[in-house]
Amino acid sequence: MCPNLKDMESRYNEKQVQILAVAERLFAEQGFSGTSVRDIAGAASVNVAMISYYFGSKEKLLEAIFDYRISSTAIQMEHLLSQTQVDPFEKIEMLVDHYVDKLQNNTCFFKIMQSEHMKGHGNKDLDGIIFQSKKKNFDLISALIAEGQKKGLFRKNIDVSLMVSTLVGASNQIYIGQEYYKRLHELDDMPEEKFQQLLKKRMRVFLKNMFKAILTYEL
Amino acid sequence: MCPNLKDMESRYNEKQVQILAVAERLFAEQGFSGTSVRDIAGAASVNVAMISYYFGSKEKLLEAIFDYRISSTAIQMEHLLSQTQVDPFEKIEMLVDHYVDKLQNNTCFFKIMQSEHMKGHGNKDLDGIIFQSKKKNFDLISALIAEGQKKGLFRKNIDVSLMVSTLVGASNQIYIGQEYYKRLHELDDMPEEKFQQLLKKRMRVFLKNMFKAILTYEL
DNA sequence: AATTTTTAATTAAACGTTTGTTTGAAATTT
DNA sequence: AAATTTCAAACAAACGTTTAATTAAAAATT
Repeated sequence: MCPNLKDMESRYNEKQVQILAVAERLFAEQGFSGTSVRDIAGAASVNVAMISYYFGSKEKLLEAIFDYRISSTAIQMEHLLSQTQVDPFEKIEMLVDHYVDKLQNNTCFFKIMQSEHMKGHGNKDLDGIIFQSKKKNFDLISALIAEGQKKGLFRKNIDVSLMVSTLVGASNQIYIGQEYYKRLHELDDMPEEKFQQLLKKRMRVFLKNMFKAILTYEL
Repeated sequence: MCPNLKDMESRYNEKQVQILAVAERLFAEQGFSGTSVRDIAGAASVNVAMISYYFGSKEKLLEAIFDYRISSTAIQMEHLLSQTQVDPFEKIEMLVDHYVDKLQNNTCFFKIMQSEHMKGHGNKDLDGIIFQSKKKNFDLISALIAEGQKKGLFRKNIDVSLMVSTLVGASNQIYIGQEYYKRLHELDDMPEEKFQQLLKKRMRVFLKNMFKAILTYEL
């Protein structure tokens, strides 16, 4: 369901990709500590020793997942927001669409990211990678907000950190809790694909309206 | 830092409380699977066997934490929103204040809850407890929204699920990522207590404005 | 083109730790 | 005297990682 193998084929060979993809899914489902290297090896149909052989250790396997996933998204974001001809409101919409897409296509990785984020003071390398990623997003969105403010479209005194946390936190919470959404709205009978479309559409509308409201609402 | 022992003293004896409090902190910091019963026993200064003796198993220890924490918050929420003389806008503010307080005083438990929430299909008992809690909150807030709509204060077509997820997700994300907030805003030198006050205040203002905006903004 | 040499991939088995839990005796409280 | 609490020790199972032997692939030499 979760891992989009294609994205990983550039750097790693077939077996490595299989390991990475399976590990990503299992780490998301069971947590890092809750997943054994034998679980991964079994699900990926490779020998246990191959994980050490290819990635050095379980820890470094996690880092390999992070390393790739993060670097691939940073570029897209930058490209997205650097288009000077698009007006700030439209950029906000693009931002939301892009984030929701990413979330839907990389649910497993987002879960892992959230987990590692919560643990904190664990792997120092990962903390560095995550902070750097957050900083970049913060700077890009700060620039976008500033642009909107200069053009008199957005209100003053916007706390960008809180705004980004809201986008990330709200989206993740909705998406991670989609089973609850189903049950609360009695949508269990709906085909999975239809439901995904519905959820995505509603999330987009909701988040876009929310940000427009936050950015223009006067106290 | 995290566990407020007092709340637990009613049901459990001194040693049990110590175990529960320590376990809550360690589960939050390292995850459930990442924490061993020996870690807990060591940090709580009791023998390893005491955990099985008192709680049956590591799994049931987690359930004991959940069982208490959830039942204690549900009542407060109900009491908070049932006051009929308070107007809907004010109730939203009370809701936000209450949630931010809870989050600050029970950070560890919220982290654990988020972790277990993400894993999904794990412990069936826990899944049931969590869903029941979410359902209750959903119903209470739905009633509040309906009341505001009836009085013509809130706009129509509000997706309460998405709204609740936004409150929970955004708050958690901000609070869990407070170290990033510090670093991004260069507030590392500020005394911890001052920073906590600052963050809490900003969160409250931000969330209140956000919900007012969401609830009144017309497309 | 065939053969040898070198490198890489794969394996089952074993390594020493750590895991959650249980035991049965000793200490403490009731 | 009876019931509860505490403890060091032991349990098998699972953990991440390494080893040394074997197979497969690639490169080099004849």
